[in-house]
Amino acid sequence: MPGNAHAIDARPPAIFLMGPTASGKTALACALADHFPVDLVSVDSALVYCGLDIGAAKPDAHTLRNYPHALIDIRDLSEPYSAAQFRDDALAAMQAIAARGRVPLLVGGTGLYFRGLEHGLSEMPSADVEVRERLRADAERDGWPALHARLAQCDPDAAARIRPNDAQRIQRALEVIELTGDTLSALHAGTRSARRFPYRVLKLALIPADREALRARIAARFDAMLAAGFLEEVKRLRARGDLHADLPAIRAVGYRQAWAYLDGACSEAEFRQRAIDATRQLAKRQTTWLRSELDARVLDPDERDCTASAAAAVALFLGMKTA
RNA sequence: GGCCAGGUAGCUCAGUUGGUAGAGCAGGGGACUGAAAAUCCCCGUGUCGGUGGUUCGAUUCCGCCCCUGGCCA
Repeated sequence: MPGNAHAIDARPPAIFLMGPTASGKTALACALADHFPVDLVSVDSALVYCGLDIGAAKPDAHTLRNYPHALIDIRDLSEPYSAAQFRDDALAAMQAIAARGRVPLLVGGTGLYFRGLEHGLSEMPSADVEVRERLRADAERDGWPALHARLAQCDPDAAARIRPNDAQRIQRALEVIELTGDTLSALHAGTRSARRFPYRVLKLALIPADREALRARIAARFDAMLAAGFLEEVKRLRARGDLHADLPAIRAVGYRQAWAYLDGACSEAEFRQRAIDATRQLAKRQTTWLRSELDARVLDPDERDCTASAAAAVALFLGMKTA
């Protein structure tokens, strides 16, 4: 190795604690907060919504009081949020934390948010309700494969990457062309917003080795949510009158299934099973993101010394004695 | 006890006019740039209930047995 491999990295430290749902992220984050000068930032596309509580496994009020998390309850359910918005918010929160001499600890399970934060996002327009509505109407008439064919005309590279049935991405690619006159591929090829992430990062990935145990935990946790009044929570949201099943917030795991059940789409037993299945599938997709984080320190939450290992890694990273 | 309907993939079922079988769901793997807890892609060997018989060949036809529903006693 050349000598400069050991050049000092002057960037301030930050910690990423990533893991699938029900892997024990919150408990570990709080345990670390007890021993290190860290302040928490949530990295979770559902916890940003004020009103998604029980079903989203949001830390309870008592926990949030003792361990404040930035970026929880910052949006109304009717307002869409986005990865780009998250990036701006997270960078601001991290800067505020660093400014008071503390270390940001980002904890959550939203893979795209972590990646967008660290590696940046290309310069692109945000969502446009009118354009999306028009594209959706076209698709209803002609089918998404027809729009995919249209995309192939203007942006062959994007069309090659995106499947003919991937409505969401086809819509986005066509939207970008309409709004900018430029293709998604061209914009992606341009500079990402972050040339270099302004923090040196310790990544901790909580990955349960025993999938069965995680699956059991998810089922037990869902039953606990039901006992804690999850359905009443959803009924209150429905009573607002301005929310509907297509909103990003209402599509969240558990809420989507509860909404359908309260619409009379299935029995309560089916609702329970579908919600649990959807949560397990979410955990699987979250784990897929983590496996590609090759520079992460992998921890198994079911191992006895998990918390101690995490603490040791953090102590080393921060140049402190183990607490 | 009698009659009827079923027993096929973890679950619900389809199918083979006799040439050892396939969907949905579940499950596994993957992708992922302003909806991401979203959206999408790939992956199907299982004594076709058991046992005899007919047949070159039975999961498929026939007999008996076992099991599960339903009806009648």
